Amino acid sequence: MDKKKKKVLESKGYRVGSAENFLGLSKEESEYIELKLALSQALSEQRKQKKLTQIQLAKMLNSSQSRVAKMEKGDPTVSLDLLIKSLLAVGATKKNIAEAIN
Amino acid sequence: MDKKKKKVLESKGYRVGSAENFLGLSKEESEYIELKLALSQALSEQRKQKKLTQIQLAKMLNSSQSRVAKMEKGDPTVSLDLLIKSLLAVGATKKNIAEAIN
DNA sequence: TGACAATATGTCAAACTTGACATATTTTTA
DNA sequence: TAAAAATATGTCAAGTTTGACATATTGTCA
Repeated sequence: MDKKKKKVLESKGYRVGSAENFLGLSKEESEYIELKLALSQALSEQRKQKKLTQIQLAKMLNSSQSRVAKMEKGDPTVSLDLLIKSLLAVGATKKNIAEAIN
Repeated sequence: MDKKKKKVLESKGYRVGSAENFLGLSKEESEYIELKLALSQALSEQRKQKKLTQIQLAKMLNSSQSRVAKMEKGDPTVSLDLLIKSLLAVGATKKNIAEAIN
């Protein structure tokens, strides 16, 4: 795969497997990352729509500002579970989530 | 909330919070569980559609039969990450996933 | 039926994710 | 501008999820 692209992802903390095709990540890897970024974005948008700061959102989620920042950045230490629970907590519906994913 | 319902969920290993309304789980809790079960079902269906046993699927995922069984049952020790990575690995598209969620 | 295959359940050490904290960087506002 | 507010980044102990294994239960079919 593209060495540069791989380095960028690895520098962000992603572990990139070895079975990827030469244009980039394996289909599954890239779909997974895309999906995660889509949810990150959705969370960021929902928060802004509700005029909340990361600190305010963190309190609603019993979490911390730093973790909210990581969620919105799609940090590799953030799970889909956390993203989805957060989206639901902030008022997003299953429909919203399904739309974000597509 | 309904004591019986709560016991059933807790017996399955779910930790049920205390801020729920009296008809059931909080909206977020139940939406999260619904969503997870929907993905579990989707994985089970994809596997059967492809005529795979849990052992065969487990090999494709570098996992084990017992974990596949837990995935398909929506066991609380199974993360959305694992479910979604598995769905992608078995050939489901983002579209499939979005549809399963709704 | 009985035996064989498939699926389910319980447990655990290793790996991963978490909120929290400290601190850095960026953005907003007076 | 400079100070304040908001967001980002690094680290870590505690909590959660993982594949693997053993074993139990359920399904299939001769």
